[in-house]
Amino acid sequence: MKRISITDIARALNVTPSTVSRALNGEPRISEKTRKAILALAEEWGYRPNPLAKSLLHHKTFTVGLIIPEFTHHFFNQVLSGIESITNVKGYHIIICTSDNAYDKEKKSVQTLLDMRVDGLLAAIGNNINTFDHFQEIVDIKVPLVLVDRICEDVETSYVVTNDFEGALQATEYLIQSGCRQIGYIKGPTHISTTFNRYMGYREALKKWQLPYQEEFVVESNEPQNLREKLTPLLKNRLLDAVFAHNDYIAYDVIDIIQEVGLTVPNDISVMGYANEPVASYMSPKLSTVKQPAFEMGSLAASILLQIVEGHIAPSQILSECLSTELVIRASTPVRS
Amino acid sequence: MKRISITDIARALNVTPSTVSRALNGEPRISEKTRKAILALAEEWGYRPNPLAKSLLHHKTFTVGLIIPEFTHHFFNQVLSGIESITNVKGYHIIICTSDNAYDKEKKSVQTLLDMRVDGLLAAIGNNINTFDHFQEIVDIKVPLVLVDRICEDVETSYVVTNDFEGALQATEYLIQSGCRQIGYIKGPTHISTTFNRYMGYREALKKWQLPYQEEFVVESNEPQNLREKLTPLLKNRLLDAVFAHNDYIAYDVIDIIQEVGLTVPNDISVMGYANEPVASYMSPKLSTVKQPAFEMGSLAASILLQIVEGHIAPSQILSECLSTELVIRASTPVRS
DNA sequence: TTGAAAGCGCTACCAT
DNA sequence: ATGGTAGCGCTTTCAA
Repeated sequence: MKRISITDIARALNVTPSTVSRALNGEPRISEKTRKAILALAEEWGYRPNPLAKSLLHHKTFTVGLIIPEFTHHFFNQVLSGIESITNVKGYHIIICTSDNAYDKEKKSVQTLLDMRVDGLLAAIGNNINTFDHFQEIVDIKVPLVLVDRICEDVETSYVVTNDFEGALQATEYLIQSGCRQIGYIKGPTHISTTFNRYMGYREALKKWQLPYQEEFVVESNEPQNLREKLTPLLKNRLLDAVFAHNDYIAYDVIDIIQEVGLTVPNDISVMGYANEPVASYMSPKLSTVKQPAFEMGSLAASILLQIVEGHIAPSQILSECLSTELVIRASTPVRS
Repeated sequence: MKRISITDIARALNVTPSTVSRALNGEPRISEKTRKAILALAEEWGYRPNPLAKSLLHHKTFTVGLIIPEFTHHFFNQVLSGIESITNVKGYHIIICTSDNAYDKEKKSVQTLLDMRVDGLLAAIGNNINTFDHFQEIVDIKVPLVLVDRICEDVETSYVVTNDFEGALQATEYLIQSGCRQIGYIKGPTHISTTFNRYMGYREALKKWQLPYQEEFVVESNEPQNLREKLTPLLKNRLLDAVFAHNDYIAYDVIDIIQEVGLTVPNDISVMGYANEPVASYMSPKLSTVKQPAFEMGSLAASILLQIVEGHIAPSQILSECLSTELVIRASTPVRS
C-alpha cells in the first residue's frame, strides 16, 4: 500500500514539491488559489507527512528512549505513566526497552536506542547493576539523559529521585513515636543508593531518639530463605516490637514469617513497608508505608529531559530533583500504649 | 555531536560511499584490502548505521506500535512483557501509546503510530470503546494488526484472546462442586466481548448442573456505589452462598461489602475472582481465581504480528488464537460439606 | 573491484 | 508566488 507523498501531489497539480511543502506548512508566500488546490488534494488523498524524511533532514526524531528493569513492579509503571503524560502532550514518542536487571541487556538497550537516534533517554537503572560505562557513553556523546530513582555517583547527569533518607527517617520516627523501641530493619539490594539512604534514615531516627543501634536487628534480604532464617530467631525470642522493611513486598514476606512464628500483626508487632505498592493496601492488615510520588517522578523526569532536548536548558547543566515522600499510616502500625 | 556517516568514511579513505556500504554489509566483491581499511576506520570512529535512512529507503522501520488502555493493570503489563520478549529477539522496537480508555485518545494514537510508519500494530482495545472505525482504517490500508483480549466482531483481523466462556464455566462449576447453590454474579463493563463471554459461561454452568438462573443474583458493576446497593440486600437476606466476580478487583470490593454486612469469607460465603491479578494472592483470604495466560497472549500476539510483517503469512489471512485459562484455587472457595 | 548516479520524502536556499 | 537544486544517510542499479 504505497503512501502518497508530496511529489505525488506536486505532479498531479503541475507544481513542484517545494510549493506543495510550502502550502502544507502554511507559508505565506503562496497564492490562495494553489494553496487551496494543494490542501484540498492532500485532504482528499489522505496525505500524511513522513516523519522519517523529516527526521533524516533535521536530525531530530521526536522520540525518547526509556529503559526500565521490568514491567511487573507497579512503581515503574507509575513512572512510565508519568512520563507518558508529558511526552504525549509535547508530541514525543516513547520507545521502550527492558533491562531485566541484567547489565548486558541494559547496555544493549542503550546502544539500540542511541542507534535509533532518540532525542533523549530516560532510564531507571537496574538493581544489581554496578557498572555504568554504558550510561557514561550517553553523557559523553552529549545525548540528553535523565536517570530516575537510583543515583550513580559516577555518571554526571540529571537525576530525579525521592528523598529516601528522609522517608525512612520519618517512617522510623513514626514507629518510635507509636511506642516501638526494638525496631528491626530489612535491607534492600546491596550497593544501591536507595538501599543505603533508607538504611541511613533508619539509623538517623534511632540516633535522634537515642535508641541504641543493634546490628543484629538488621537483616539482609538478598535471599528470601536468608531472610526467614535470620528473622525467625529474633521473632521467637521476642526481641522485636516492630520491623521496617526496605519495600512493601519484603514487608509482605515479613508478615508471613511473623505469622509462621505464631505472632500476629499488628497485635504483637508493627510492620512498616516502603513504596506504597498496591499490595500494601490489599493485604490485611493493611500496610503502613512510605508513599513515593512515582507518577510525579516520571513526569518531572520527562519534562526535564524535554527541556534539555528542546534547548531550554544548556545540555551541560545538571538539573536534579529530589522529591519528598509521604507517610501513609494504615493498620499495621498501631499506636501502642 | 555529529554522528559519523558512511560518506565521512568514504572521504577519508578516498573511496565512494557505495564501496563503504558494500564493505560494511559484507558484500563479497570487495578487495580484502579496502574492506579491512573500511572496517577498521568504522570501528575506530564508532560508526553506527542510521536506521532512519534505511527506513526511508526500504519502507520498513522495524518498529511495532502498541496501544493499551493504561499502565496500572497488571494484566496489560504482563501482555507488554510477553510482547517485548518476542520483539526484542526479532530486532523490532516498541512504540507505546495509551488510550486512557478514551475513544479520542485511542484514535489519535492509531493515527500517530500509522504516521510513524510502524511495520505493524498491536492493541488492547479500551473497555468503554464501542466505535472501531480507527481500527478498521488500519485494516483498510493493509497495515498488519493484531488485537488482544477483546474481540470486535466488526473488525476483521487477527486476534489473540482467552477462552472467557470456558474459564467462567469452569470457575462456576467449581463453586457448584464445592457445594454452593446460590451463586451471585457480578458483571463487567457493558458491551464487551469478555463481559458477555464470562457471563454466558456462568449461565452455562448453572444450566449444566440444573440450577435455576435467577436474574436478581446478577449485578452490574458499572458504578461501585451501585454494586454495594444491589449486593447488600442479597447478602443481608442470606440469599447467596457464593459470588463470582468479573475480575479480581471487583472480587476484592465484594469481600469488603460482605464484611460490612457482618459476614465472613470464606466461612459464610465463597468468592471467586477472575484474571489472577497480584491482588488475588495478597488479600486474605487469598482469592480463588481464573488465571489468564497474559504473558503468552502478548508473546503470541507479537509473534503472529511479526510473521505477517515479515511476509510469512499472507496479510489477508486471519490468524486468531484462543488460549485456555487455568483455575487457581485458594482460600476463598472452600469445599462445603 | 570500484565509481557514478538516482532516489527514498522532505525542506531550505537561491533564483526568477 | 513559484521553480530548481542540493542534501539528510543509505542502497542499488548500471557502467567501467
